[in-house]
Amino acid sequence: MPQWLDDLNAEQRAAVTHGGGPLLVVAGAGTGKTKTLAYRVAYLISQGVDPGCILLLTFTRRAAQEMIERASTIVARGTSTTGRVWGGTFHAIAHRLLRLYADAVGIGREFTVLDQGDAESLIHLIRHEMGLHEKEKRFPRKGTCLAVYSRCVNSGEDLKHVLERDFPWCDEWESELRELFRRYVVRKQERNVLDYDDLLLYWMALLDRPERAAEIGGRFDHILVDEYQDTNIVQARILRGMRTTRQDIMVVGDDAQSIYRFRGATVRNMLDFPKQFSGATVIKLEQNYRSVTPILDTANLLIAGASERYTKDLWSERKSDELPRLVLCKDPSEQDDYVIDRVLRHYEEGIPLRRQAILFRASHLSDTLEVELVRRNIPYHKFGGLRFLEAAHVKDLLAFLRVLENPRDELAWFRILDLLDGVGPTTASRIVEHVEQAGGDPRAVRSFPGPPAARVGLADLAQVFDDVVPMGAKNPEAQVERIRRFYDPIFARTYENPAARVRDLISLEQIASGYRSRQQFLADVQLDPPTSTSELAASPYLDEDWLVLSTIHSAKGCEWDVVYLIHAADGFLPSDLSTGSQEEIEEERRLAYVALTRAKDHLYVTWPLRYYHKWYALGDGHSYAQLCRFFTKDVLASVEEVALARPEEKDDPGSFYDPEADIQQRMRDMWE
DNA sequence: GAGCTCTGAATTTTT
DNA sequence: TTCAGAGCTC
Repeated sequence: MPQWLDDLNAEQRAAVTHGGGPLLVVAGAGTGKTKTLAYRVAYLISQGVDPGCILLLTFTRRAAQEMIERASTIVARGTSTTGRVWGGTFHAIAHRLLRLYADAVGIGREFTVLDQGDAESLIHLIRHEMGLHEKEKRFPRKGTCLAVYSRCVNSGEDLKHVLERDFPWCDEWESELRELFRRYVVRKQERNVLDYDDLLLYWMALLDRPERAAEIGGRFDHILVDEYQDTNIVQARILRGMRTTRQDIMVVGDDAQSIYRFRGATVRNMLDFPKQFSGATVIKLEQNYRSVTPILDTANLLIAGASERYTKDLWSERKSDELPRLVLCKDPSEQDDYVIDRVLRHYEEGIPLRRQAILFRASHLSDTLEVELVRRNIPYHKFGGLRFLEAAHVKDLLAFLRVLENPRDELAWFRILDLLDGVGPTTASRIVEHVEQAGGDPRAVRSFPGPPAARVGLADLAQVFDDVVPMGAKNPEAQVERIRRFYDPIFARTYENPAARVRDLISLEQIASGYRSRQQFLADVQLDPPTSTSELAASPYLDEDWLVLSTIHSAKGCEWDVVYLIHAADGFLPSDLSTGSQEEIEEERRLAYVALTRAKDHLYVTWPLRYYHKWYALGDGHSYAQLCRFFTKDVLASVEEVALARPEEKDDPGSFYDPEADIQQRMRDMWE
């Protein structure tokens, strides 16, 4: 037995050295889940398993890379063979396999991927073609349509059922939606494009035939899956399909941290694992190495209120006298001041900014805070919310590469052609058709008999293709460079502040320089985009250290010395949009739990009493909030309450005002 | 048919 | 505030 196994506790070691057959590891927050997976990889390799026959499925590419790197330092054999491990997200692995097996499912090898925005645009296009936008009653918006579609395919449920339960306001459009989705699927096939869901669906379809399932599954001796509580039915079926000949599969998850129901994730996958893989061993990890006891107590109390619970409470040996603080602020601006003040104090005490994180439910909830951070010249990095890939200029640039890769990708074409003067939707459609008839060579735009106003633009565009097409599928950096020479001037007059955005283009070119294959570059950028760097309010001296701002979703799997959960007011956490059903509320509770359990040493939960409304002002333009409902009496008993604002300051009950809560607060205040 | 301007509506989480 | 869509003008 390798000596490094001594680094593990008994349960972790049992998981790492598990002999064969299916294994479910129920791992609470901070119990060394990542460590266990990394050691498992290292252990398998040390036992002679070929690294190229290990499949490690994680939630982000970064998570996979970190585990593999960690494994490689453990094995430390001089030669790093761990790089051959197949690691990545379900989507990225699906992409890789589909490049190999595209023929088997009838898709062209040069397929391109539609991100969510593209998928919505395609829905929008078809919706127009069907005349649905002309109906007297408003048809669901494109984003809603795609959400319904995605929900259906990811849950394997019928449209009717999904509409009734999750989208009741769209119920009356069932037949139109069905037709829309039918055309959407046909259109994607005609255009040789796959959306995110298709990557999983085609992977699943690939495993339909037993002999193919045996071959593809047979590539991997061992399959390891992280964050199993956030997988959906399709992903579970894929795993079963991948394990028809061997049963070596290890899944790790925590049902208390399932927060992706909106994407079809279901904890049933975890609960049913022993049924789906007979003879499964179950190991529980319950010792938390991350948080100090008071933080864990509060988190345990909060999750104890859940209506359904499967794992036991976590325990920790890390003592502390400091209770988590629940801070009532007068308004969001006081909340910002308080949080920044604390951040700086901890910084003075020696905790770097990057060991501190500010968490929130929705991306926009950090807006005012960001303004304040910029004003005070405090560097930060924001995770979640609007990302790199969603920025219009980034998508523009990628559209060129997509067209080169797959000339049938009409959405990419429309994006490019829309940039040209004198070209609108109609001309764009004709150009796409023209190129297709000319055999799909993008250079054919030159011979398109366009309107005079579009001549110059089209000629310049043709010149780009003349230069880039001969480069083939290699050297994406040079291709990006050539495209930028064409695109930069257009970009400069299209966008308000090109200076802020040009950094994105530069970093895109830099990222491209790390790739030899255009296809791989596109796939990585599209399936696991880097977080935006443009929000970085960097000062040259503090560049290596920055404060972390993150949505709770994006904070999954991370930990910090100090965590600030802001806007812990009902309506924001839980979000008003997610309180329709008990299941949704329960997921919001788990979200709160995830936020609290990110903290190692210090935890602050803040909420503003008063919110100002910038538009469609209610009454005098502000309203009063209530504390997040998950902080019940029991939970409050475990924290230190700090009131910067006094409830007496309320001068107007406002629309969110709850008289009962106010009276309780006053009763407590009488004795302070 | 392109492109501008005005109006009205809505506003989570992400691969 | 921002975005999508309708309607108007060149």
